Amino acid sequence: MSVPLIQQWESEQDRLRQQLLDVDSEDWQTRPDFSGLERVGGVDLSFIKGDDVNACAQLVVLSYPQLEVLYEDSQMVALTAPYVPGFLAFRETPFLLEALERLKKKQPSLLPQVVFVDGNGLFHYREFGLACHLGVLSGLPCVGVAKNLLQVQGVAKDEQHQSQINALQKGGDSFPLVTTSGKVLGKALRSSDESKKPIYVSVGHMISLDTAVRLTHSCCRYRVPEPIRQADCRSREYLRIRFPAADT
DNA sequence: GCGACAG
DNA sequence: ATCTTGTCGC
Repeated sequence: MSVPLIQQWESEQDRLRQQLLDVDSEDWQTRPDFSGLERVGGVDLSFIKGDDVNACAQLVVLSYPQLEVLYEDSQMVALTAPYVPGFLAFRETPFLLEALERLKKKQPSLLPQVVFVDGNGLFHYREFGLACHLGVLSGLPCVGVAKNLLQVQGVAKDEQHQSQINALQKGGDSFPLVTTSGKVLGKALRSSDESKKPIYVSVGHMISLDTAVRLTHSCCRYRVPEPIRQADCRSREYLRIRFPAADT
């Protein structure tokens, strides 16, 4: 990747980070049962096997706490930016924002009160991952959920990390992801009693880490929070039907 | 040179 | 992200 572009992206992350809010700013967030929360969103992008340009951008809105799909939007898009570790937002955010705009225009009453994002938030090399990026640009509370650990600022998947994972007894148990400087950038969460491998939760925007973890756990029927899982399943289904086997 | 590398 | 079957257990 060209160095100038990376530097431009870095400064853009620095600029947007100044607008990030990492505290609970909504009333429902501080209530024990999240009463007042009625709609949770999920976004994701799915690709066709040998094509890293064309993808299906997906937005779903589920009811809370029932977690039933209220809204679904699948849209084929052509990505322009390449995937560069640490800069995922520049590749995906534009299309996720477009999906939110379509919803706002067609059915504003269904806008989600919080959006689950497939990727990290503050748990990021420069503390500004995809979930933060989408949060700041959309003005919506966002939670970052990564399925794999990103090795950030001293946080590594060593035997120490593995033993902490083994110590997670049941769904809801978690441990902090602490930086070399002692800063907590996220938490590893055992999302259900059945799943051994944790998910990595971090603040995206307009929510505190503890609330993000508690909310995430309350949205998990399986390992991945339902909003993200539905967005993933439905975008794949969309591609499966529209772009069948590319064999002979 | 070696290992890491969200999606 | 995607490439991919079976297997074990409730």
